[in-house]
Amino acid sequence: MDKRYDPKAIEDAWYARWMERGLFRGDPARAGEPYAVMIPPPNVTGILHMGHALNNTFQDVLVRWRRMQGRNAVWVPGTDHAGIATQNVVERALRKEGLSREDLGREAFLERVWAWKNTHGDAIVGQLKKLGCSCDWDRLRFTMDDGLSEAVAEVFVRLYDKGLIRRGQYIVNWCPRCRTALSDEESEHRPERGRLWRLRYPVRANASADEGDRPAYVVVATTRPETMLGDTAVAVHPEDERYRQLENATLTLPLLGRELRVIRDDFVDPSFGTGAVKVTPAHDPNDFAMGQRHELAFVNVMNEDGVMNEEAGPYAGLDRFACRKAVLRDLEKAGLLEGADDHDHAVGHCYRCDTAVEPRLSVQWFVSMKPLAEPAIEAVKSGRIVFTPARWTKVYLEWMENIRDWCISRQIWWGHRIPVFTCQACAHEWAAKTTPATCPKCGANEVRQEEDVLDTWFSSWLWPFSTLGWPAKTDSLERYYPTHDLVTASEIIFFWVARMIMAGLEFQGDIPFRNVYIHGTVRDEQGRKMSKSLGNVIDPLAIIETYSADALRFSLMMLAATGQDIFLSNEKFEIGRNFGTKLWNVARYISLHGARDAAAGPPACDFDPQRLAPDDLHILWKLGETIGTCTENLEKRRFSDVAHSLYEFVWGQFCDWYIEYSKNSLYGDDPQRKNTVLDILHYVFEQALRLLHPIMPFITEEIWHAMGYGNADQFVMSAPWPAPPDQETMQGWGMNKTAVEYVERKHELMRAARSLKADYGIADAQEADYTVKIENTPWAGMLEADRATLQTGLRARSLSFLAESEPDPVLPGAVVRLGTAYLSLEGLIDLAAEKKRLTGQWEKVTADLAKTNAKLNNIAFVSKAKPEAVRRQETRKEELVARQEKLKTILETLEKMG
RNA sequence: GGGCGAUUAGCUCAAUUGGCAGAGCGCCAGCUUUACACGCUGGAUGUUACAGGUUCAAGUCCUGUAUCGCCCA
Repeated sequence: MDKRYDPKAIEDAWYARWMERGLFRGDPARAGEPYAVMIPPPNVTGILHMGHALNNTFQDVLVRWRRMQGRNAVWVPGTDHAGIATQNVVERALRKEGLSREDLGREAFLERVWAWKNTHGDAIVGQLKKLGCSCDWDRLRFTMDDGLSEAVAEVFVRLYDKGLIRRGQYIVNWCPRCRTALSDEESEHRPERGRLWRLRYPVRANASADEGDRPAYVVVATTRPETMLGDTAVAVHPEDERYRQLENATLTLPLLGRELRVIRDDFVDPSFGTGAVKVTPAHDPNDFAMGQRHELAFVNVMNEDGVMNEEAGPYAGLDRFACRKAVLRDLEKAGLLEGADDHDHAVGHCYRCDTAVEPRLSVQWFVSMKPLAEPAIEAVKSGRIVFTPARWTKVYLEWMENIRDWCISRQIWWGHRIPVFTCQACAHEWAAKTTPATCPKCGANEVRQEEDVLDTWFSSWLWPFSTLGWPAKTDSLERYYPTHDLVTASEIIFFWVARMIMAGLEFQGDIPFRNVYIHGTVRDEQGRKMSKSLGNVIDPLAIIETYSADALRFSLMMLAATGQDIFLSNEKFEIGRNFGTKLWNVARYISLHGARDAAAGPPACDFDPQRLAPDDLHILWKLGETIGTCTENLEKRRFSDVAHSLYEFVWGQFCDWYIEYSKNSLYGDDPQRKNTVLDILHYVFEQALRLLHPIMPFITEEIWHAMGYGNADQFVMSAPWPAPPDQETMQGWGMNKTAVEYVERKHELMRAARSLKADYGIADAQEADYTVKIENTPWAGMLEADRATLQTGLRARSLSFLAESEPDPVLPGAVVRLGTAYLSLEGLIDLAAEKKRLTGQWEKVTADLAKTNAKLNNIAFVSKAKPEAVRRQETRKEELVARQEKLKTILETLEKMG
């Protein structure tokens, strides 16, 4: 093996081999309990960012793990057509040529978009491969491909025929830049520093009575003064006495002179502002509702591009923000602007282009969501679908229980055109999956299709079954639906997760997935979201280039505490890189001492109990524990715990202790011992590689082959997921808790002895003489038997054991459970310093003992605490007493010395 | 305005059922040790945001306060 690990040389090669062997393929005909994951389809315009890297690493870990468990696993990949975003990209390119989409016309424009999609579109697919994603690429789907388009049409027609889709005039979120309606979810609210202007609306002279009491004007407050041009009323609360005298009065709309009614409506909050509000039914959702209740006129003053129209009178042709300035200026001139206050308020922004959304009256298509929501609520409440972390359940239910109709029409060209047709002859309207030549009612051949297209999410919500061939009843659909895990970020619970659940239940008659894992957002070191405009993005491909895909994946898994946002910097990826290097060097060390023949198959675990030393048993025990916790934590989706326990096992146990321990045998001259240790090294390491494979697929595959754990036709990727050793196997090894516990205590002794060395300023590499006083316990014999490895591990020139007495002359000592380790420093010992050091320890022990005693003497504790907790305190007390006694002995000896 | 989350070592975060507060990075000291300096050995670092409460026992449960973040209106 090369001295240095070069990921670039091997990652692409292994990926190609896995592909070549069809290892990612999900075959419905194959045996095994199915396991299916659907990728959250990235935008076809997208390039891989750190959020994708995180999201897809989770999925790949799950899929690879389940595949190793023998499940019939499939991970279906694909992209979505991202209507507005993609259209924007192509329009921007056109603009550089001085063209608009209207110049090209619908058909030619769509050709351009497809051409763009085919050349640049699937960049992200190649990037997912770089990351190591084991998707079944034969199943790659696109929301605009034929099959998925058919599913969209089928669903639309079904909902239309059921009466759940309707067209209507409503206030929608309008993006004046994209010139389309947006759903509520696509309008992102953000607090903005604004002004609340107070406008004076003059009261009209009127023939009726009480004119003398009437004020000259009513003051209304607004954050969007330009909308006053569309006002058709002023509203006050029905019980607001301040405005009693305005009964039957009318007002004059400043600047335009329109006559305004004064209406009384519960909606008005009398405590806000002056208690009187202007009503603009065509430009505000609440005003729209009032407009309907009071039969007001709906005056739309704005064009679709945010420029004022002829209804705005003299302001026609001005952009909405220029109009705002002009209106304020003119009101001021007329003495009708009373004042303004600073006012923070939430403003909707287009989630695609960030333009401030304009609430605007227009005709759109809507889906009635309430009937769809009911079974979807039930599916989560009953626990058939489980959210992890659980708190998202509440967020989901909250939204579902207050669900509003979904605006699905978009005034763009790139997308699924709404399959609704109108007969020009008889005005019959119907929905159909394919374009009809004639009207089914009157037979006329003048049929016109709707111009608008559907919201992209109207195709994504079908993803879990449309990708499997729905509406056809395919084998894949039969086998893999419902799928198992959906992995996504919280941002799209409403957009996507909730809607998929509704669609799955409505159209496929079953939930789309069983578990929803919601992970956090990737942020920079300061906790800011990564964005191009902030310039704080970390490009996963650059990280792969510098550190390797495995390093990227492992680091992300280490850092990704369940559901928490993760804070990244370039340096964080050193965790994974360093760990990869460590693995590589372990492999080199082991293979240096004994390469394996791939023909022999993976290392077996049929060890001869006669030949196993406590350290062998200890590492086997730790391996079993690690297998158990990894499996359990994968089941609980505690990814960072999986990574942490593997890191701790490989580095903290295997490398720091067992490898070090093995050197004595491997460099020694007992061939039998050498073989046993090699067998253990290979067995444990091979198992560890399997456990690591889902997180670090490339390096594990490379090492697995380099070590000779399999031939060219075998892969760690396809190796069975390890199971903790069963009772029988453990008995076969002669596994016993005494040996395991002994090794733990031996490590404690070694650490204390080394620490002693450091305390006395002796370099670790410098050899020293040790004396160990062993307590007369079952461990004593084991320790004697371990003399050689202990001596190596401590870099001891000599090591002597004492049973009864303390060493003479007095030496610096360290007290541990196995006994006391003494560093032989004749003549060099500083009595005063040593006395002080040990007295400090004695005081600490005495204080701890006092605390423990206090607990045990507390009747309430002994009677009420769990017996287990009491027993733990008793054990602790015994240990503390023993330690205290040992310290006392040394201190007494020191005392005698001087 | 309503809801959710966070607040633990210098930084980023763990701590499962309430039972001795841990890891990585950084820091300090030492080390060309026969796999690895992307390493090894040792070390220092805590009023668990604050104020109460429940409990034999609270980082963990309850109430309130403060600060930050997110979602919804």
